[in-house]
Amino acid sequence: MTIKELAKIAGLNHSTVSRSLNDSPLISEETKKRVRKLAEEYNFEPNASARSLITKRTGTIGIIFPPLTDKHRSLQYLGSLMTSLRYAIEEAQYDSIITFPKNPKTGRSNIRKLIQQRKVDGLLFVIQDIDNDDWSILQKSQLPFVSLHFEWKNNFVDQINYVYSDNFRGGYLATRCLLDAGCRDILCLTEYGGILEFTERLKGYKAALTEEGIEPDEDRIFYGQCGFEFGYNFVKEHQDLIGKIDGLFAQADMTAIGAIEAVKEMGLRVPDDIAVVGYDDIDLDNFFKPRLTTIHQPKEIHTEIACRKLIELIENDGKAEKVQMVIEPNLIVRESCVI
Amino acid sequence: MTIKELAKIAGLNHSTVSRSLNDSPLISEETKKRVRKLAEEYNFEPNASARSLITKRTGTIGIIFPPLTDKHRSLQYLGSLMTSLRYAIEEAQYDSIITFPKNPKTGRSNIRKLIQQRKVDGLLFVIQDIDNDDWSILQKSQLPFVSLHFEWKNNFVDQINYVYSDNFRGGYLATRCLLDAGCRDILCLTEYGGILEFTERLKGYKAALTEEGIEPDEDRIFYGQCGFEFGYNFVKEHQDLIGKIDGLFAQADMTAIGAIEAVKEMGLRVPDDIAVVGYDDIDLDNFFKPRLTTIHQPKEIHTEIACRKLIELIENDGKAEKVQMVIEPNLIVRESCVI
DNA sequence: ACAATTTATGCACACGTTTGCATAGAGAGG
DNA sequence: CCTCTCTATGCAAACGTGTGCATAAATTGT
Repeated sequence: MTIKELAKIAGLNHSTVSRSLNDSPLISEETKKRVRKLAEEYNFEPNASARSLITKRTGTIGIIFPPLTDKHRSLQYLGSLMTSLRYAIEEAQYDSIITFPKNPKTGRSNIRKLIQQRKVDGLLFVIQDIDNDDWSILQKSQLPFVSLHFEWKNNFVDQINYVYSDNFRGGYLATRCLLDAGCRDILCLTEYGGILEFTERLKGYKAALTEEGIEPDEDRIFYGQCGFEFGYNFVKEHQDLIGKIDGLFAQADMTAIGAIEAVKEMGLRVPDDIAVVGYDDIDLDNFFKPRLTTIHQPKEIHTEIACRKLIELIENDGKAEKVQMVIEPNLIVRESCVI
Repeated sequence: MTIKELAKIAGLNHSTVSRSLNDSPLISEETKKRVRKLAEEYNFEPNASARSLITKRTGTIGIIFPPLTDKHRSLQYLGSLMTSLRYAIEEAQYDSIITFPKNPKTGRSNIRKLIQQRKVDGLLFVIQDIDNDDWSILQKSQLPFVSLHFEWKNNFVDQINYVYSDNFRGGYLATRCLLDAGCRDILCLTEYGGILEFTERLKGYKAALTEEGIEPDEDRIFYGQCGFEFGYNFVKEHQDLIGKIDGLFAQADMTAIGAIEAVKEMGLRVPDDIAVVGYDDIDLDNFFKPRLTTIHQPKEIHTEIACRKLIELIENDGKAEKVQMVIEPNLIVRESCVI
């Protein structure tokens, strides 16, 4: 069913039908009502391709989202982030086209396709960073976009819209909590790969120690892939070390939980022998014993702000105040580290 | 940059350029090469809307996917299912448009919009079931679609394509394992709401008991929301009962892990005092102590088959043999229940 | 050298919308 | 009664592709 067919049924020109359905003030209320009724009756819906060809709007938003795997530390966090993202976009009556940063077949960046072929109205990035090629495509396209969750460090970062949480502050708060609980020898489990998210937390960790007059010690920092496995195996393989320290900052809750599990198996007590603080505030923290003290990032707020801004940009032809927001995370004190 | 502009630069008619880029045999290799080079140089990419208007293909696949929340038992499972789904679709050079079953704003079904407005080439359902309205839309549209993961029970189920795993069999295998380990009084923790996925597992549980000559007892079946919390709290609140039984079948790994945690706190041993079997085979099973015996559903195979079939249907105009596959899950024996 | 065939390109229309402009009809003011 | 304004509708072009058909150019066969 096309608009022309519907027009024939209504005995009207298709342009009149088009205007009626788009509630143009040019059309009399009477015919509008009649047309709407017929459209309903015949189940007419306008073809999005044809419409976007002329309006220059597709009503779609491209989301660049990394693969989520069970092994990775961030499944819980990123999974619910994706859900709230989709919610916010559907709420605003847009459709989401989701792609990986790179096409698994061609290995090439997907954003060029999204912009030039699909003509998405805007982009939401939930990735570590983008390279210069992608940046130049973005810039040429003049398309509105927002980077969500990850902090980018490149030479154009001051020109873009972003919302992420303050990982330095989070690392600081976590370590501060351990210090306040009386710990003096604090281990840090972090992720390798130079990911800004983690290196910032590490800086916060060091800053808190320095503030307390404790010299940060590289031998107290360990790198791995931040899942349960890393925390568990690490403790198992470093039992001597674990016996000596009194605090542990794991930069992901699953790592913290893995570590605690192994510590318990060693016969040590948490938090009495070793206090532990994690990062992410996943649901499991509330139930796993001892309940995990952690850093909470208000992700619903992140996505809410990012989506609102993106849609404002889209609907004002790119004219809107920039959003460059670094959101303060907060410490949630439970049982694994009590001040 | 449009194809006409590129044609002007090349000194050719736009139709020649179009054919060149689509590798038509009508065009000489020489001009093809020249056109491709220019397209590369000027960064030309064809407008998907315009193309689909004429070809009747949008190159998009609609995915109907439920919200994922941290609280829900299926985050681990469905999160990685979504990832492998996206992989398979991008591999086949399609784009994914992902929506919830119902629009959170309008409350109306999204599939009509996907079909009639977006003109997706096919649909992938990862939802419990669809209602009659949606079914009638689907049927009228003649659009190819596959239902993945969830078993549907409605009066048209024999006409559709589906791939899901045999939950009856999984429930049977899990219970069989407990029986073989010597258990005689086996508790079952399942999900409320009449979700087929769980009721089938429950049937399998009962069938295994009956086979062994044990009368299934409704007082041994408990309903809740299958996350860590349910398992943990259940055990805490039913300590007398837990003292009496010798086996536990939790229909989700997180529930099993929660239950084990509480059982350990009671001072009982797993599997010596109570053997436990879960469902899903999430990564954590390998590390949480005791390592969890569980049921594995080969989800990569599910998605692979479903996507392949959908794309075959799309590319053969709906003409392809139906796929109606119920995949056998398998038991993975670890430490929490040993035969 | 000429007709027949093959090869390569151009022309024009189609897809289903939206929208600027023209126009017919109704009503108002003189 | 005539002109002017206003309202409601129709007409036609446009968006950027793909494709059937016509045709010009090149090649082949005699």
